[in-house]
Amino acid sequence: MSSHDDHDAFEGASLSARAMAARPMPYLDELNPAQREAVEALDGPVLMLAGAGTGKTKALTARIVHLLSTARAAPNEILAVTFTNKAAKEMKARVGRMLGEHVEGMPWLGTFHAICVKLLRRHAELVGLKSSFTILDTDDQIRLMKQLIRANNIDEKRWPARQLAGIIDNWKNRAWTPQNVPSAESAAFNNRGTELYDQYQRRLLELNAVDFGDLLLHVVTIFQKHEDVLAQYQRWFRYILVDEYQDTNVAQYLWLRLLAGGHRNICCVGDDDQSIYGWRGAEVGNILRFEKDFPGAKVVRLEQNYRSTEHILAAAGGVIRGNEGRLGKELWTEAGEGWKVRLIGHWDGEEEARWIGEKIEDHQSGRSEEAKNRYNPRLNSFQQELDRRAKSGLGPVDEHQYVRDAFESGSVYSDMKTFNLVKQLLDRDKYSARYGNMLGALGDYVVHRFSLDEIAILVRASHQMRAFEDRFLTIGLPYRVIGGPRFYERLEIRDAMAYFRLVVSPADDLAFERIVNTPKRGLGDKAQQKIQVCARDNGVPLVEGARILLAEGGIGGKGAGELRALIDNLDRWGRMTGHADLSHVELAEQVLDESGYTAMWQNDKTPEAPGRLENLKELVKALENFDNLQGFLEHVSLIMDNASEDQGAKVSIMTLHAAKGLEFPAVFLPGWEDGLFPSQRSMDESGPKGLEEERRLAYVGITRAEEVCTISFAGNRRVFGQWQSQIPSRFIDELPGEHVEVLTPPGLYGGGFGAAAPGYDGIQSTVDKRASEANVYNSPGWKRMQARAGQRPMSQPRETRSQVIDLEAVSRYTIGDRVFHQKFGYGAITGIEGDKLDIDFEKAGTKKVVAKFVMAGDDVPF
DNA sequence: TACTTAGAGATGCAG
DNA sequence: TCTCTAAGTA
Repeated sequence: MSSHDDHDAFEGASLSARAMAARPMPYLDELNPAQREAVEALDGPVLMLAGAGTGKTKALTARIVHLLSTARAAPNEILAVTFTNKAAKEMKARVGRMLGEHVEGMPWLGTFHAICVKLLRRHAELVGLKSSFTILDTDDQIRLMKQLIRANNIDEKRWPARQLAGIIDNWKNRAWTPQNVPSAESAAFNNRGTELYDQYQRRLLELNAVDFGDLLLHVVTIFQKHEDVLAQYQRWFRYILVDEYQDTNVAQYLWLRLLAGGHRNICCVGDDDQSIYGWRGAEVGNILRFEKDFPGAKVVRLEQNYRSTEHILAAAGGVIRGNEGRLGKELWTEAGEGWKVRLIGHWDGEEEARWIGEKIEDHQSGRSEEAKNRYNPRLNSFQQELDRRAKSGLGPVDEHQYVRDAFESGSVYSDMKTFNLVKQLLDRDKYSARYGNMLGALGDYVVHRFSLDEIAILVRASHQMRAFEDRFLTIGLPYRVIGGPRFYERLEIRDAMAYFRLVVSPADDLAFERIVNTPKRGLGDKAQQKIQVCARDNGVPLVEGARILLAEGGIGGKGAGELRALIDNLDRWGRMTGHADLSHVELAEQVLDESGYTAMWQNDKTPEAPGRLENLKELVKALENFDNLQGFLEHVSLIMDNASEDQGAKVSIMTLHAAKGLEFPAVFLPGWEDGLFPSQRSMDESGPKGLEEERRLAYVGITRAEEVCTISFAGNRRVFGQWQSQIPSRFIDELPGEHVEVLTPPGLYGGGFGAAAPGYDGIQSTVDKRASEANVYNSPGWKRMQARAGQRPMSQPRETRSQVIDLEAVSRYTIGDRVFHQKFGYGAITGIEGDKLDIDFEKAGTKKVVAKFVMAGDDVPF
C-alpha cells in the first residue's frame, strides 16, 4: 500500500489549519509563566521538567492546541506519545475541551505501542510479517517459550520459561535483535539465551505474530534499514511530543531520535525524580542526557505545585534530596503550610491496618474518637469553668457561649475555622496557659472530613493489600483495589478471545492449543500431542492437522466425537462471519454458547464463576463498539480498558506504581520498613541504583497527597507466612524533622517508639519536642529504639467498633442459613453478634463478616 | 483422562 | 500464606 496516500486521507486532515489560525488563544492566559514558556517554544528541542503536580498535562495539551492554533501543524502532523492508554485518552479529551469542539483528527496521539502497531501494519512486509499479524500477550509468549525450552531438552525446572521471557523482554527493551545481543550476555539462560531468542523470533514469524516488545523493535529496525521510510515519517510528523520521558527505554529512545532526526521539533516532558520503571527497562539516563542528545535544547522547569501543601512538599523534597545526579527542581506552592506529614509505628501489619481503618472512619465523621476520649475530662472541667464565669458575670458571655457550643456540637473537632477561633478566644483569656496548650494538642487531632473517594492507601507491594482488605471487610468499609489483573488478562476473557481468534483465523495455533480441551473434551496430553505431530508432518496448522488425524482415524473414543464437533463448529462459525443477518455480537454469543464455554462456567460452583460469567457478558458488550470481530481483536490487546468502574464512594488501595499521576486529599503510606520499602530485591538486584529508584518511589508516594499524608511502619510483619521483625525504613530517617509529626500508636502505654510518657500534656510536648528539637527520630538511636520497640510486649490491640450497626441486614439471617460472600464464597452461619455474622465458609474456613456483605444463598445468580 | 495432592516459589506492571 | 505446577492415583 502506498503510505503517502494514507497520509493524505487521514481522518481529521479536513480540520484546516487556516481555520484554526483565526482562533483566539485563551488557553495561554491560564498558564503560569513557566508553563507558558514551555508552550510557546514550539520549534527545536524542548525539555519540560515538570515536577509532581505542576500542571504537566495542562501544559502539554496547551502546546498541542497552540501548534494547531498557530497553524504550525495540522492535527495529523503531530505525533504525541504517552505510556498508558489512560494518559492518551485524557490528553485527547483535554485537547478536545480546549478547542471547544470535537476534534476528529490527532490520529497520532497514542501510546508508543498503539502507534507502533499502526506503523507496523503499514510496513509489516519489511520485517517479514503480514500486515494481519497477531499481537501475543505475556501468556502466549510464555507458552511459546515453554515449547522451545522443551524442544531444546532444557530442564524446565532449573530454567523456567518465565525467566527466559524476562531476559528476552529486557533485550528487546534495549533494542537488541538476536543478531546484536552483545557477547557479554552470552551466559544468559545457561549459555543458550541468544540461541533461544533467535528461535523464538523465528517461531513468531512463522506464526505471523509479534509480542509487545517487537512492536517497537520491528519499527526501529524498519527505520534503521529503510531510510526512505524513515524520511517519509520525519517529514510527516512535524512536531513530536513525549509524555513521561523519564520512563522511556532504549528502544523507545531510539525510535524517538530517529523520528526527530530531521527537524528536531521534539518536546519531551518528564520528571527525573519520578522515574520508577527501571526494572522494566526505563532509562533515567535518557532524560538526564537530553541536552547532550539535542544540543541547544531549551529546558523549562515547572516548579509551582498546585497539589500539595508546604509540609508535604518539603517532606518529599527532603527524601528525594538523598539521590545523586538529579537535574534538580525545587517545588513550591501557594497552598500554605498545611498539616505536617504524620508518622506512626505499629506493633504489626494487622494493627497498622486496624489503625488506618480507624483513621479513615475519623475522616468520615470529621473528628477523632481517640482525641475526644483523651480530652473529654479536661474539656468538662473547662466547661465547668466557663459556666462559673458566666454565672458570676465575668467576661464576654457570648464568646464563651460560642466556645461552649463549639465543643458541644463537636465542630471544634471537625472544623478548622471554628477551632482557630476558639483558640483565639482562649488565648486572649487568662486560661490560655492552662487550656490553650491542651487545645494545641487537640488541634493535631482535628480531622478533616474526606469522602472515601478522597482517601488512598498506597503500598509498595501488592501482598500488603490483603491486610487492608481483610480489615475493611470486617468493619464494613467500602474499598476498591486499583490495578489488579487487567480485564483482558483474565482467564475467561483470554479463553473467549482464543475462540474468536480461531473463528477469524483458523490457522491461529496458539489459540487452538488454548481451547481444544477447554471446556473438557476428553482431549488430554496424548491426543494433543498426536495433533501436533500430525500437523507438523503435514506442514499445516493445528486445525488442519486435527482434521487429517480424524480422517485417518488416528484418534478414538470420546475425544474423537468432541474434536469433530469442535472443528465442524469452527468451520461453521467461520462461514458465518460477515453474514448480513447475523451481527458479530450475536455470533460471539453463539460461539461461546455452542462451544460449551458458557455452560462450563455455569456448571462451575466455585465462588469466582458468577464473576467470570459477568466478565464474559461485558466482553460481548464491548464488541458492540467495533464493526466486526476482526477489528475488535486487533485492538483489544492494546486498548481494552479495565472492567467498568463501580460507583459509590470507596477508599482506593493500590501500589505506589499504580498511583503515579494520581492525587488524593488524604494518603496513607503503610509499610515503610527496610526490606519491604525500600524493597530488598530492588536493592539486591540493582544496588545503589535500585535504592535510588525506591527513593523516587517514596517521593512519588508522598507527592500524591494534597492535604494529609500519613506514613506508617510495623515492628513485625508476616512474610510468606513467617513472622519477621522489621526495622523502620531508612527513608523515615530522611524525612526532615520539622515537617513531620510523630504520633503515638494506640494501645501503647508506657510509651513506645521513643515517645515520652503519654498523657494530657504529653502529646503536645512530645510532638513539639520531636518536631523542633534536634532530630530525635533521625538518629541511629531512634532507629534502634524502633527495632527494640518492636519486640517489647505491648498491650493487646483493642477491638474497634464497626462503623454502623446495620440491624436490618442482620435480621434477615438465622443460624444455619446458607449464604454467599463475594470473596469467601459459600458458607453457613454459625453465630450472630451485633451486625456481624460468624460464617463457616466451605472454602475459606470460619470468618466473622459484616452482614451487609453477604447475600442469602438462594439469591445467588446461578 | 481427570482429579488429587505434594512441593516449590513468591516485586513492581503498561503495552 | 497462597498459588501454580507436576507427579501420582482412580
